[in-house]
Amino acid sequence: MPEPLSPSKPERPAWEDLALEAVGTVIEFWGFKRNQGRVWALLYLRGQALSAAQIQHGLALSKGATSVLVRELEHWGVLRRVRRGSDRTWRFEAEQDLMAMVRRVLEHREGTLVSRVTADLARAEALVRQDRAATPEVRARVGRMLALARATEHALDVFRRTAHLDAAPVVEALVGAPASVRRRLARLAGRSEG
Amino acid sequence: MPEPLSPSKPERPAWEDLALEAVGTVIEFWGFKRNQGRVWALLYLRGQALSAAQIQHGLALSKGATSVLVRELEHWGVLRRVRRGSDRTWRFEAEQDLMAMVRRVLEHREGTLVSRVTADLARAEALVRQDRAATPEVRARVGRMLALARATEHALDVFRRTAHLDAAPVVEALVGAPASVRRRLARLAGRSEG
DNA sequence: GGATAGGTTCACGGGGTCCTGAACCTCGTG
DNA sequence: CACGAGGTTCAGGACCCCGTGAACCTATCC
Repeated sequence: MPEPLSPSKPERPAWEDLALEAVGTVIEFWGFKRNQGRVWALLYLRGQALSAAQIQHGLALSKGATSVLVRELEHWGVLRRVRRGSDRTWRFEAEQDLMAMVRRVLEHREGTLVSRVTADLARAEALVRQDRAATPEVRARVGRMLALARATEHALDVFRRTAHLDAAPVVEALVGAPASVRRRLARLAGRSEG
Repeated sequence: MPEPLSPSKPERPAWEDLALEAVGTVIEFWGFKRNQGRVWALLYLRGQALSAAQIQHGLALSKGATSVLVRELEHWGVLRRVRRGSDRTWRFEAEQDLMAMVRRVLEHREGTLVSRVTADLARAEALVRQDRAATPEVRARVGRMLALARATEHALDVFRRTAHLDAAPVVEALVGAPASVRRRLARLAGRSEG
C-alpha cells in the first residue's frame, strides 16, 4: 500500500519538502506557477501515479487548483494521465525523461518569444535602412541590436542541444559514476558547444 | 543640440518604436520591468547621453518612474550616469558592450537562484541518504534531481561562455560584413542560418 | 431513479507589482 | 535669503495572476 499521504498529518520528511520547494522555485523563475513545479516534483519523487485527491492533500491545495494544475502540466507533456484497471479515477504520473521536459520548455520559449522579437527587430532594421533621415551610426546600432537578438537565439539553441546531449543518458550515467568517468563526460559535453 | 525629443509630438520613426518594444518584451521575459528595457533601448539607439526629462517625455513616463528606472538600470551596470561640463543635471548613457550586459544578468541569475536551488537539492540528497525509511529508488530519484540541477548549472555556464565568445567581437564583425563571411561565421558557430 | 464520488468551471478576493502624482529634499543662482 | 529646477521618495491606485470554494457536470453503482 502506497502510504495514504496522511491528509491531516503533513509529516513529510524534510528532504521531500526541500526538493518540492526547490523545484517550485525554479519553475516559478521560468515563468510558470510555483505549484506546477511542486506537483511535478511530488509525482516524480513518489515515483508512482497519484490521484488528484492525493496530490491535493499532499500539497495542501484546493480541489479546483489541483484540477487546473494537472491539466496544464498534462498539456505541457510533463505529466501522464492514466487509468488503472477498472478504477474510474484518474491517476497522474510524472514524465520520467527530465530533459525532454526542459527541452520542451525551451523550444516553446524560443518559438514564441525570442523568434518573434527577432522578427520585430529585423523589421526595424529593414525600416531604418530605408529611412533617409537615419544616420549610418543609427543604422549600425539597430543592426547590432538585431545581431544580438540573433546571437541570443543561437545561444539558446546551443543551450538546448547541450542540455539534450548530456541529458537523459548522461544524467543517468552520472549518478554514482566514478569521478574519472564524470570528467570524461563533462569534457565531451564541452566539445559539443563548438 | 541633440534634437529636443519633441515632448508633445511623439513623432517617433516606426523602427524606433519597434526596437523599443522588442527590447521591452525581452527584458520583461527575463523577469525585469518592461520599461527598464525601453529606457535602455532608447538610450542605446540614440547613442548619446539623455537627461531624465528627455527619457521621461520620450517614453511617456512619470517623473517618479523615470527616477526609479534609471537608478535600477544604473545598479545593474546597464547605463552610466554622467555629468557634462558645468551642467548640473545628470545625463544617462547606455552601456555599449551589449554582451557584458547579458553576461551580468546571467551571472546574477546563476548566482542567486540556480546555485541556491542546487544547494537545497544537495541538502535534500544528503538527508535522504541518511533516512532509513527511504528506499534505494527514492534515493536514486533525489539524486537524479540533483544531477539535473547540476546539469542545468553547467548548461547555463556553457550558454554564458558561448554568448561571451561570439559576442562582442563577432557581433561587431557581423555588422556590414559580406554575406559570404557571415555564412562562414554562422557555420563555425554551428548554425544553419537562412 | 437517487446517491455519491470524481472532475471541471468560474466569480470572487488576496497579494503582488508597477506606475502616478504630489510632497519633499537639495543646491546653485540672483 | 528666496526661488526654482533637478531629483527622490512614498502613499495610493490600477492591474494582473493565482488560488479558493462552491456550484455544476458526469458516470457508476445500488
